[in-house]
Amino acid sequence: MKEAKRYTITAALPYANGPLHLGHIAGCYLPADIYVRYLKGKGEDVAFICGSDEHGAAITLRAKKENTTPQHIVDTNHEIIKNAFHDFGIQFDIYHRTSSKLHHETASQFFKDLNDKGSFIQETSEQFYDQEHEQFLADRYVTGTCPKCSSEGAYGDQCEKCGSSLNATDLINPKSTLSGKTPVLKETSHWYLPMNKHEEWLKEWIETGKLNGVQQHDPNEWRKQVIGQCKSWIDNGLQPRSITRDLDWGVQVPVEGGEGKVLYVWFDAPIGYISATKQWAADNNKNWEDYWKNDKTELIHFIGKDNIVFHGIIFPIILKEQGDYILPTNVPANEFLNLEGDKISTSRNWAVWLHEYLEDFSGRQDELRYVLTSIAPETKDSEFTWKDYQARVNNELVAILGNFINRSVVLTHKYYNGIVPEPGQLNEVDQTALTIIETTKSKIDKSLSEFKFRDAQVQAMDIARLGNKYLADLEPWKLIKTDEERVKTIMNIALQISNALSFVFDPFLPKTCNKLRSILNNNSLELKAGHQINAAELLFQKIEDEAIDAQIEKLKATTVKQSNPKAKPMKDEITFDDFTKIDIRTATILTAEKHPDADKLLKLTVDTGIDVRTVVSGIAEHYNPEDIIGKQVSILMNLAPRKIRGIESKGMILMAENNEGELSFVSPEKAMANGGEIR
RNA sequence: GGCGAGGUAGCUCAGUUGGUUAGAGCGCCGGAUUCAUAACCCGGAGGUCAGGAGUUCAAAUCUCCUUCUCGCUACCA
Repeated sequence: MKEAKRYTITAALPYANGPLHLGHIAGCYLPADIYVRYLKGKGEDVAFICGSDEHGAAITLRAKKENTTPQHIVDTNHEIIKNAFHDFGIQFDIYHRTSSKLHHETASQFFKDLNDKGSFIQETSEQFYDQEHEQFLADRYVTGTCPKCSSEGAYGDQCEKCGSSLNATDLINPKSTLSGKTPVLKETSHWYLPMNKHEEWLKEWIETGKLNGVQQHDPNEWRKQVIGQCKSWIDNGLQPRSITRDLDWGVQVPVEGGEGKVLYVWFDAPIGYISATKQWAADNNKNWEDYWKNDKTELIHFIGKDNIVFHGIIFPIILKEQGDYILPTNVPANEFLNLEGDKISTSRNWAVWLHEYLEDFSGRQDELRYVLTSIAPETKDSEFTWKDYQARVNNELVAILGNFINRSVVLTHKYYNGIVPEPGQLNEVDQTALTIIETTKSKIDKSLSEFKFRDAQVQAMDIARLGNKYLADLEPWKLIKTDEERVKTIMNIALQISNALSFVFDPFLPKTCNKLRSILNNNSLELKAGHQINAAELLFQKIEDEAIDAQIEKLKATTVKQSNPKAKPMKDEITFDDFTKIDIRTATILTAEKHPDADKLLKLTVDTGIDVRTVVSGIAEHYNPEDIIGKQVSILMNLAPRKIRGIESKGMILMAENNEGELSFVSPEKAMANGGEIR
């Protein structure tokens, strides 16, 4: 392993299209911040890099909807996010943005360099094109019926209702969001990163940590899920991946034929780490290349699990292909944080937003930091509940840590007017306490270096537990009546423990530690006898039931009025005219068989009253073919025909779905003539 | 369907290369105490380590099967 001279620590660039929630913080930014504070506490040379990811079709689309400019959207969100980070105590060395001139220049040059080297391939494909607006439509600009969950209003890259990622050409009944018209397919040319060419070295690098035979990192230090997912991708064979898009908001493709095209997020966003580093270096009289091109530098990416492939495969390819850059020595990805028994969902507003927490619990950022670290999803998905938050704050921060500090400081004022007493001869108990502090400190150090933040924090709290036990065992408040000299030693040790706490908790609870150091009136690892400390002040306040109930209430407010809380929100209003375009009829299933090349599909022939046609339907997991022959169902007649796994399907059988994803036919309650309209 | 990660006490989670009686914190019950924010301290109850089979002197740990959760991926209503 290399000996690190400096560290480049990145945290995933938040998308400037909305605020941050607790899942983002627990999964990425908080562990990154703790790690950085830990390194800086050791005097290491660290660049902590983050910034807003401000490009992409979602932002232009939203700008259009809100009748404003993309720049305005990203300016607003950039400020909100940046401020929330700052208020929460996430201390980036720079929080940059990808809409900056420097980033555009950097990303552009990067692309040019790789293009000159022949690192890309160019391919022509068919994309949707809006004839009225005379432009290609990014995936995000096409909406239609989701082919997976059949909800309308799905975007060309993703359906927000069911969360599946899509290709625009998969959408049923696609519509341009610019003109509202049906787009046409037209040829366009794009640049691709041929990831397939990089399989060999990637595999070795992921599995052994070696690059060109040189050990770069120890794979045993990488989290299982990171290596697992990367290997899974590599073993399944990598495909060329498009790195440009037809769009006008982003970094222009800087080579011939690039007009009207921008770099896609895969390429654009991670280079944002580099351009941010450049800006930081310029502002601080540093050389940015030391942080990206020097093999004595450790590059570490903090991300959530949705970003693993991106940082474990795609970005390393780009970096290696460029030639001078180092590869990450670790990608400590976290799993997901659930909330009150359910997945966090922005569209359902099932989330605790950071900026709202900071308003509702003003001055209590360390309480949240502590709880989120306690339940950090380091090895598996974990869960945040408000009751648990309250319990951890009250039973651990208040009762163990805050209480120990308070009783030590109060006793010091009571017995010695706030002056640290001179210790006498230390006996075994005192020595043991001091020794345990030292060994615990090194354990914490080790855990942090291995990205085990939850573990490290527990050990830090153990020092406070030790302090409480030390006082309880030795009972200075009794001894003061019989052995004043001994009490001086005891109180000195108690204050030494307090002082140690102000340092071991620093990466986790920075604000509290500042307060503690100011109470102790000391900013040194050593706390000398004769030193005057300040008046006692409570480090934490209890969280009352009312505050917690209010949060739970707030969270559930959006769903409480619905008989089915999981039901999707109503779609946008349509006119009767819109409705009459849809032709739904009663039809009877004549034949049904399993689709030969698919698990979930049945191939049906149905009598629609006006014809007999083939329909492919994804119901194989819910109905046996032989059971549904003769069944009367509802069919969407005038849906554009589409080949589904090799068989042309004309129309769509309508199904009702429950929360568990079970499907049921929508059938007339008594036999009706085939071809009868449903309206 | 393929692949990956998981399933350990009521809750949140640890369990190194298989090795005595499976751990911690919180919660619960009991005790002790009063310097301290009814806090702290001590003790106790509570687990068929998802289920089954196998390898072994020995399995939470290794192998296989089943099952459930999450993610990626693939044909999808």
